[in-house]
Formats: sequence, structure tokens, C-alpha cells
Amino acid sequence: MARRTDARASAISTAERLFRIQGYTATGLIQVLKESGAPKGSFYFHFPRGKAQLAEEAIDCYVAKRMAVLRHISSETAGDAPKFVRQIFRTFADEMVAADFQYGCLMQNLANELPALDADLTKRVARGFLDSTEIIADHFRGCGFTSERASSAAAALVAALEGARTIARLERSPAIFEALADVSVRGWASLER
Amino acid sequence: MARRTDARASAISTAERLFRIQGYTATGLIQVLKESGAPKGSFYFHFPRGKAQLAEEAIDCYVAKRMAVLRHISSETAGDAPKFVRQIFRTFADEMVAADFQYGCLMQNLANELPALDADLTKRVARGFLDSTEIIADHFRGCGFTSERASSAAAALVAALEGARTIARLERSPAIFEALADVSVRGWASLER
DNA sequence: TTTCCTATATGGTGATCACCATAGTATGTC
DNA sequence: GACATACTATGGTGATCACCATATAGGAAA
Repeated sequence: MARRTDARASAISTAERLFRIQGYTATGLIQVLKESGAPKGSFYFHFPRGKAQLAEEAIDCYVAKRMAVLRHISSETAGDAPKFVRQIFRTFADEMVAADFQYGCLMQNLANELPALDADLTKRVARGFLDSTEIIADHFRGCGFTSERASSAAAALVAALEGARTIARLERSPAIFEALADVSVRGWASLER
Repeated sequence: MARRTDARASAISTAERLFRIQGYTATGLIQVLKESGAPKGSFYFHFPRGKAQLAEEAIDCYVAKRMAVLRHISSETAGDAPKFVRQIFRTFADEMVAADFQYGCLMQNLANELPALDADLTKRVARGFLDSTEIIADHFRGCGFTSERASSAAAALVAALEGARTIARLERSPAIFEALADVSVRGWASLER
């Protein structure tokens, strides 16, 4: 039987948004339901396992969107590592500016509340990072990097992106993305003098 | 009159620890008091402004310790930027290994729960990042970097450190620090082939 | 039309949250 | 001994937490 309302989907997208702004523990189900317009009575009909399940579906949604963005950038800059790196930083910076620096990364926010997460959710977060990293590593391999170096460069880029989000949010400025792009592409040596 | 007990200090250090592991919202005062051994009855005697004040004192303590570590590394590697960068990554990695990857960065955890923080606490977090960055920028200036480039390189390094902590915690591995040290010092160019 | 399944409303559960009022104890100074 | 200060115990406040039992409304399939 087909679904008759969008209560479920809107609850997920609202949860994704609130988890990114406030974090997992700080976001109550009542707030999610109120802001999404979804009815309170049917929450445990749609999400029998409760808040944990809601978070699982939210992160699946978030990771899928993030990977789509990365894949798109990768295909646009095939074979050109510096351009790829710059384009990633610019895209993330633009997203944050557009959202007035209100949103953190959902994976990072969940990772910072690990004890509140069950094993399943923790695995999904870790998987999200691994999958993102792999897309980036693939691109580097396509630029002629050795496999090992492509992997470590990709991991470094992912970490830098996460840190940049935290800083940008606090400073309400995309400057950190520019700084990271420069350092990443040119290395410290070129910064001297 | 002199203080007669260490209830206050132990509450602060316990709060710092729990905030780093669980985050701000997820950590209840009852847990802080129980784990610190501090009596429940005197909490609002020591911290009249409640949980927010406890967090303020915890972050002051955390930032002071972090800056001391950075200053020490800086003085040990004066004039040598690559060595400085590598030493920072190694020190942070060693700390995480020693603590079995249980601890996040207090500033980052608080930054990811911004809506739960009052203005005073938010300012303290931002100030902590600025002060840390400034120590690093000073070192780069001492290596002959231009002032502007020293600042942006320092900001990039701080962001990378934050992101690395998140990843390392999730992967329970210090590998990301190694990867970042390589990329930071050598740049992407040297990773090709 | 009867029977399901989807979906929602209502009204709770006990637990925990940060916070506080009141009273009392311990330890210092004078 | 008098007295002030430093500290703690007790027992709450109302609010919010995630979660759930029960009843029922609405549309599709039989």
C-alpha cells in the first residue's frame, strides 16, 4: 500500500537539520515533530526504534547527499588534483555562507557524542567518513597518485574539511577554507618568505 | 578565609573530562558531582550561575593547558616550521593514543552545540581558538613567513588538528595525524607519482 | 460492504533535567 | 565563648526527556 503522507520524510529532514545545528542529545523529539509539522501520535509507528532509528535515517540521507556532491566535483575536475581540492573547499565554503554558518556536519556532531550512540549508529557514522574518503582517494588515484598516498591525502582532506567547518561556524567566516586550500595545495614550503 | 576542600576544583576537572567525552548537553550535573565525589548540596554555592559557569571554568582550564603545550612545542622547534608542524601532530596523536581515543576537544564539542551556549561561553570558545592560532602564527613568523601567510597557515593547522581529532576518535587510530603531517609539510605536489 | 493496513490523536509512563530554598554543620577569627 | 564564613544535606520545584498503550479515523483491497 502506498504511503499517504510525507510525515515520515519531513521528520527525517527536520531531524537532520536540527542535529546539525544543535547536536543529537540537545535535539528533542518534540521539537523535531513540532518543526516538521509531523503529528506526534504516529512517531513510533514510523520509527519503531525511536530516536536512534530517526538518526540512522537522517545520517543515511546526509551521507548520500554529501557523496553526491563529492562525486560531482570529482567528475568535473578529473585528473587535476589541485583544482579538485580547491573546488571542494570552495563548494563547502559556499554552502556554509549560504546557510549563514548555522549548520555543522552531521557526522561530526554525532561523532562528538559517541557515548550517546548505539553501535549501529556509530558504525554508520564511521562508514560515512570512509565512503567520503574513498571517493576523494579515487580521484587522486586518477591523478596518478600511488594508491597509498592517494588514501592518506584523501583522509587528510576529509579531516581538514571537518575542522574547517567547526572554525568557520564559530568565526562566521569562510576564510578558513581559503587558508586550507592554499596550504593543502602549495604546502608549507611555498608559504615561506 | 581560605578554601577548605577541593570540591570545586574536582568538579571543574570532572566536567572538563565529561564534556570532552560526551558533550555539554549530554553531561548532567548529577553525573559530574557523582564522578567528582563533590557533594551535591554545595554545587550552587561554588557555581552560583550553574552549569554555564562550570563550563566556563572548565574551558578556561582546558585552553590554558592546550596553550601551554603549544608554547612548549614552539620553543622546542624555533625557526623550523616543518619540525614544528610534525611535532604538533605527533604530540596530539600521542595524547589520543594514551587516552585510548576517548577524549574529544572541549572547544570543538562546545562549538558543535552552539545554540545551547550563552554568549559568554561562546566567546570563550572562540577566544580559545584565536589564542591557539596566534601561538602557532607567531612560530611561523619566527620562521620567516610573512605575517599574513603565517596567520593563514596557523588557522589551517588548527582546523586540521580539530578535524583529525574527530576522525581519530572514530577510527580509534592515530593514522590520520600522520597523513595530515605529510600533506601539510610536503603539499599535494610531492604526493604525485 | 467488510476487512485490513496506514496513519493519527490522546494521554499518559517514570526518569531525568537544571535549579533552588531551607536548614544545619564545620572551621576559622576576634 | 561569640560570631561570621565556608561548606553540605535534604528535599524539593516545574519542565522536559524518550517512549508507549489505547482508541480510532481513513482509504485500499477483498
